[in-house]
Amino acid sequence: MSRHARTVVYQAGTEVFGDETAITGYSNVVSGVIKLLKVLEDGRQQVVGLKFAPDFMGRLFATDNRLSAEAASLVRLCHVPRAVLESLLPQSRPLERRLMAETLRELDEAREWMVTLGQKSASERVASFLYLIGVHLCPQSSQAPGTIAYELPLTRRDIADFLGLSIETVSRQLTELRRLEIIAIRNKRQITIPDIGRLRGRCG
Amino acid sequence: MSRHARTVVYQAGTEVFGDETAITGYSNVVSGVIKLLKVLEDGRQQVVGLKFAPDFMGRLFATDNRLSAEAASLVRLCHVPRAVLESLLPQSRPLERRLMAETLRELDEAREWMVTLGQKSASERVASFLYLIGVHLCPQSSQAPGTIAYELPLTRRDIADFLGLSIETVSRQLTELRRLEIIAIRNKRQITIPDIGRLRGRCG
DNA sequence: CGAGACATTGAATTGCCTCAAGATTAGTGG
DNA sequence: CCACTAATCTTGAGGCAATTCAATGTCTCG
Repeated sequence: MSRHARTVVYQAGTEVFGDETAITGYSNVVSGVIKLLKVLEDGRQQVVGLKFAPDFMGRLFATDNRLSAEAASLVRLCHVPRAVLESLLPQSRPLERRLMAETLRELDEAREWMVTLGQKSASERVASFLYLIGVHLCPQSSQAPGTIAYELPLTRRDIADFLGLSIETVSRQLTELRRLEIIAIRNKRQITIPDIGRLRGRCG
Repeated sequence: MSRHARTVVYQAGTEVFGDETAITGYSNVVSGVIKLLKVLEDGRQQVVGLKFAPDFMGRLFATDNRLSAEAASLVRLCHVPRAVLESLLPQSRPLERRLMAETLRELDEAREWMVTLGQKSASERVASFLYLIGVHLCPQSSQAPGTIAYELPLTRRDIADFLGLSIETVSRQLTELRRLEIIAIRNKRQITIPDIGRLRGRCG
């Protein structure tokens, strides 16, 4: 498989693939963050998922994409053409299992986020978002309960579209979390979380 | 496989399986509607999916459920013990594919609903819900644009928990749709939709 | 017929949004 | 190095959609 794999780079803000376009292949995220989004006819848009390294992107047995994908930050992908992966599939049970496991994980994440969108307040949503990013960008945070820090891979607009809130509400909630010293922010994007447990406690 | 399958019946409101319990097997919905739900510690709950006949329920390679399931109406299930299906899997490529396809469909539905929860107004959500139920309970509605009618399988509370709204808001929006003669309601549960296209137009 | 669950309606409140004005940051060219 | 601009973000004021609280209405079933 690796013989046919190619590394592809996307600048922040560029489209990786469009809704209802043909599926060209399958990719692994090597670095950076990709947002998956769905848009309504009138322009409202919802970020329905985020992809971090080393997530897998693709869709077996389908020919068309059901959503669009955009690089949130600078992204490097390892891309395999559709035909290659599909020709390998019949021979490789483990590969098929890995794809199934990845899909189930995506489903879990989507449903988890449905709870956030349907039930949580603005402040709980923003806390849940910061926690989610922390878990993905600082995997060690799950065990060691110390300080973590990261650079936000999303703009305020992206965050708002992910959380189903307005930009202004996101900004106000971030300010409030900073006032409470649950987070610190430098240069809009640099987030420090001194106590991940305290943040977790505000996720609802 | 059919040798080991058993039909199981659940009364409306009873639990089919609980969150974080062991997976006992796999089932097909024969009739009725099942709601999948996630609850927060403080009791808020979100319906994260609905299962109609002939949907499949189960989770490969996992030992525990990640959510709970409850019969919304009287439900009949065709249940296969875990060990049976998993022993059949290595022999049956088509079965494995069917499970993968079902999981991908669930993922699509979840993401579609994220858009509803994140972006739509109360009136659009209620319209989207009535449309969704119509499509599932009256499959012919997709082609023929005539009148459709069905019995709502969910209580107002269930609907509210699915839509991320309060019961009262759901009720008010139903009343408004009735006033506009987009739907008719008899006995709280009997819904008639004279023109599914008009309803579709209010889904956002 | 009466009790209890479920649903509707109304009135008041509130959380988030919209609109509008500044502040901050990054990038550009003199 | 320092304006200058454009983009992004923050903050404030006011409005509105959805919630909460409370009361009334409707259906089901003993």
